[in-house]
Amino acid sequence: MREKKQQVGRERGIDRILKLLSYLNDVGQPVRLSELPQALNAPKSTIYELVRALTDGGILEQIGNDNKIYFGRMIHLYGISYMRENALIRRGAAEVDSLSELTGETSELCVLNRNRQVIMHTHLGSRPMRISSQSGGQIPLPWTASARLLLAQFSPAEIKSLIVTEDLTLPDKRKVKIEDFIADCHAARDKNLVETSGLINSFTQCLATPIFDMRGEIQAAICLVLPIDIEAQHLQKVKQFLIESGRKLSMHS
Amino acid sequence: MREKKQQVGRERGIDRILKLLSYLNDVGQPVRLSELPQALNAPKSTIYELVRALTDGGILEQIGNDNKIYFGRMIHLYGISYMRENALIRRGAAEVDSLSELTGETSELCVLNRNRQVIMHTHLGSRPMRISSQSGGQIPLPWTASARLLLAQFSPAEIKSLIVTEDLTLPDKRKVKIEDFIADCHAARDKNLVETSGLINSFTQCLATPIFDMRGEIQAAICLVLPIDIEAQHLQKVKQFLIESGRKLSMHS
DNA sequence: AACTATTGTCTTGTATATCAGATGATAGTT
DNA sequence: AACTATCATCTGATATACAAGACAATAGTT
Repeated sequence: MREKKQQVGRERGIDRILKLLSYLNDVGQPVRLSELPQALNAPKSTIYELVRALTDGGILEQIGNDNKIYFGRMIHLYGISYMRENALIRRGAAEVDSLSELTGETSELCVLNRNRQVIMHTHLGSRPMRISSQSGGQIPLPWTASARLLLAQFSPAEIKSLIVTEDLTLPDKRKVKIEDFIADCHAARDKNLVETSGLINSFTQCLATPIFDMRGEIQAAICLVLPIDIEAQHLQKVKQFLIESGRKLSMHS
Repeated sequence: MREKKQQVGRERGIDRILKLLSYLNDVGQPVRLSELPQALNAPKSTIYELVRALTDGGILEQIGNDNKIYFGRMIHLYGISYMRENALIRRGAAEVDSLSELTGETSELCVLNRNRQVIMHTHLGSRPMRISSQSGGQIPLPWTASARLLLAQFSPAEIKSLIVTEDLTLPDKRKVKIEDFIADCHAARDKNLVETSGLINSFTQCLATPIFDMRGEIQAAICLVLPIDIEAQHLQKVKQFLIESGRKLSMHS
C-alpha cells in the first residue's frame, strides 16, 4: 500500500472530482470550464467528461452564457440534509451567531479537516473595521488558537504528520517551530481558553474554546477574532461569554 | 454512443457516487455502510473503497459508533457556496419565507431536475393542521401545479421523454394520461397562475406561479399548498400575493 | 464451544475510464 | 477572406479502477 508517488501515472476520477469541488470552493464563484484543465493540472478530455457527468447529476451547474460552471442544486440540497442531521453544526452556528451579537465581535465555529482547519460558520462582528473570515475557508493549523485546541489530544507524531512544512510559515513569513507548535497544542489540554496574538496578522488576537463530544474528545472549537488593542474589561467579559458558549455546546456525560 | 444497456458491464465510479449521494438524501439520515452495497446494487469492494475515498475527502462523514455514514462537512461548505452565488435560490428562499408569513400558508420554491421536481426551499404555514413538504424532496412531475409551469415551454416529445410511466400514477393510484398532462403543461404557457386540486391528496390544492429568467424562460416556480376548503376571499388575496412574488423574482429584460 | 450470520478486508483479472493528441468549431483580428 | 487563438469534441491505446469472490473478523445464538 504505497503512498501516492507523484509518478506520471493516472489519477482516479474521484480524486479529480474532489479537487475540482475544492477548487470551485476556493475560487468562490463560477469558473470557466476551459480554465479547469490547467488549474487542476488535468487533461482536457478528462475534465470535460467529468464535468459533463457531474452536471448531468446536478452536482455542478452551468452558469451564464459563456461556459462557466459552479456548484449545482444537488449540492445545496445535500448541504441542507447535512445541516439537518448534524446537531453540532446546527446548534453551533446558532450559538456563534448569538455570541457574535452578544459581544459585537467576529466569531467562528471551527473543525479539523485533514491537515487544515475549516471554518464551518462565521458571524461578523459589528466593529467599524471588522475582521472578516469566510465560511468554508481553510486555514493552516499553526496559524490559529482553535487549531491548538483541535490538536490537543494528538500525539507529537500525529501532529507532525498533519503539518506540511509550508503551513509553518505565517502570513508575515515568520516560521513556527514544529516543536513549539506541538508544545502549544499539549499546553491546550484541559484548558477551556486558548489565546494567540499576532499570528495571522499583527493587529488581531484569537480566543478559542473547545467543544467536547460525548467521549470527552474535542470535536470543534469556537473562536473569537479581536483587535489586539481591546479594552481589558471588555476582553474579560467576552472571554466569559465565549467559555460559556463552548460549555453549552459540549456534550456532557 | 449507445444508451446504457443494463448489461452486466461495469458502472463508473462517478455514477456510483451520484447514486450514493442521492440515496443518502432519500434516506435522510445516517446509513449503515454495510447496507449500501445492497441498496445501490453494487459490489461490496467498490462501495467500501468509494466511501473511503469520499470520507477522506470530507464529502462523507462517519457517524456514531456503528459504521454509519452520511454527508460530510465539505458538502455543507459547498452548499453554502452555492447559496451565496445563486441569486435565484437566495432571493427565492427569502421570498418564500415572507410569502409564507404574509399568507400563513405553506409555500415552496421549485425547480426542475432531470425528471423530477425538486423543492429547493420550503416554509411551513401557520395553520393548525399544516401541510408539510420537505426541502430537498423530489416529486413526480404529473403530481404538481408547478411542474406544469416548469414544463410549459417543452415540446410534447420532450415532456414524454421526461415522464417515466410510474410517475403518472398519483398517490391514490389514479392514473394521469400523458396527453392530458401535456395539454395541462401547454395550457400553462403565458399564464401567471396554475392551479391543481386533489392530486397529491384529496384535501389540498396547489397554486403555482412562474419565475422567468432573462431569456424569458421559466426557471423556477413558487408554489402555495392550501387546504381545498379555503375561504374564497382569503384565496383571492393569497393568489395575488403569490403572483406578486413570482413577478418580483423574475428577471425583466 | 461450536455454529451461523453479518460485516469488513484483501487479492486478482479484465473491462474500461483516463489520457495524449488529433481534429473540429468558434471567435476575434488583420 | 485568411490567419490566430481559444475552446470543445473525438479517437485509440493502455494503465488501472471496478468487480468477483476468497478470506478474516466480529457479533449473536444454540
